[in-house]
Parts: sequence; structure tokens; C-alpha cells
Amino acid sequence: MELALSLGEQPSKPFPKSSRSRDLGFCMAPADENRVPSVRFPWLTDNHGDGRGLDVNRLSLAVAEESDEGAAVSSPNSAVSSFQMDFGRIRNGSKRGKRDLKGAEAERASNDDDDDELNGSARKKLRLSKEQSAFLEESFKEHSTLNPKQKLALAKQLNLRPRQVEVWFQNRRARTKLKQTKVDCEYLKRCCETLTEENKRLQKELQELRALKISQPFYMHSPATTLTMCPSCERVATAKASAAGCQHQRILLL
DNA sequence: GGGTTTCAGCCCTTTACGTCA
DNA sequence: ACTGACGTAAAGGGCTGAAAC
Repeated sequence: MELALSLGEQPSKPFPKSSRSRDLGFCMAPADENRVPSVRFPWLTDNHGDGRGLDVNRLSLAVAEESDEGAAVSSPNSAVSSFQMDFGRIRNGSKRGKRDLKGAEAERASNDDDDDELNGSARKKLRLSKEQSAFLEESFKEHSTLNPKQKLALAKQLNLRPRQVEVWFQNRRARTKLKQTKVDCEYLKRCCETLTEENKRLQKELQELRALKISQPFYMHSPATTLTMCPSCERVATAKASAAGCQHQRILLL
């Protein structure tokens, strides 16, 4: 499978909505770089005869042509799922259903023979091939969002429906955000631990000083208002201690 | 020019499926 | 063979901005 696509041009609206299209500003490695999907796809030349994964070749879908936003050719299983999903959406009157009505109708018109097989069946989830995932990943590194042209180009290049590319990018952004959230969470956790340690240390110091106050009550004559900060050790000291050159004694009135 | 409607894109949550230990 | 955890494709709904009216 040849994967050579230049998305050269910048999206016309790369991050069109400031509040919603948040540029996460970093690029993470794919979560499952080494994962090799074992499901084989019939549009890949070495797929045949494996017997593993979805046996979509046996579905009597004669149509490889997709009408969805102009994608040229798609996989048989994506054709199956696309039809099923569009049909469901239209039946339910969902927003997406309305959006895809035209394409789905066209598709259905060319798939009338398959109605009986597909009615009421659950969606068939496909897994993208390693090559498809890798290419999408590369594209994502270039831009985390796609304009319609880029989406179509990617879809055509990868033999996917534009909707699949769109969904992949949505899910990919979600994964990126989730990872970033986890990283942030870890950072905050460490901050919290550090602050807890600091708090413990200060509490301990406070206890020591209180004990000192009890054991050496004569140092405690000065009222709190006369306390000054020792410039060398930056601790609060009595005026007397300070005037005497501050021996860095921990004399505090608490 | 401002209000309304429609459309499309995005995000978030959930569902369902595939894979693996 | 079975099962639970995990990853991920996809659905559905809400929100928003842009364009058309």
C-alpha cells in the first residue's frame, strides 16, 4: 500500500473556534505504536485466505463505490457499517442522520439487495490497518484538525470514508487530551506530595519551637509586637536577640 | 443591521467490538 | 474455552460559529 500524501496546504480554519478547538501544544507518541491489528482487510493485497477477523468478503455487497462526501472507493466492511449506521441514524432522525441523508440515500439506492441481510443487525466495528493508523498518526502530527479538503484527501488515500477520518481525528484528539490530563494529574499529585512534606516539616519545627519555649521561658518576655526578622537566618527573633547580633537562636514567641 | 434557521464541526460521553493476558 | 481489562471505532447529543434567509 502506497502511502504518499501531502497535506501541504494549511487548513483554511486550522483552529477556528478559540474556545473549542484547543491547541494542546504538544505531540505525544502513539499509545500503541507497536500494536499490529490482526484483523485483515480485503482491500489490502495480502489479506486473502487468512480466515481471521471479519469475513466481510462473504457479505454480498456489490458496491465498493462510496457516495459519502465523494470518497472514491471504500472497503467492503466500511460499506457495510456505513450503510447500517446511516440507516439507523436516518431511522432515528438524529442530527448526523440528517446530515448524511443524501449520501446514505444514494448508498441505499445502490444497495437495495442487501436490506434483508443488514436490517436490525448491530454495527460491525472495523479496525484500521497498521498502515492506515500510522498514516493517520503522521497526519495528526502535522495538524490535529483537518479541513474538508484534507479530510477528503486522507480518506481517498487510505480508502476510508471521510466520516471515518473525521471520527479518527476526534478520537485521537480525545486520547491526546486524556493523556495530557493524566500527565497534569501526576504533576499536581507530586506538587501535593511536596507541599504535604513541607507542611509536615513546618509542623515539626513548630512543635520543636513550642517545646523550646516551655523549656526556656526567660527568652519569652518580649511581646510579639517586638519581634523582628533576623536578616541572616530569616527567622523571627526577639529584639534583644536581634540587637545582640542574633546568634541564630530559634527564639520565637508563638 | 439584527433575529432566526440551517448546517457543519467539534467535544464529551457512552456503547460495542476486537484483542490480549 | 472462558473471562475481564483495555483500546478504540463509532453513535448520539449538546454547543457553537458561519452562512443564508
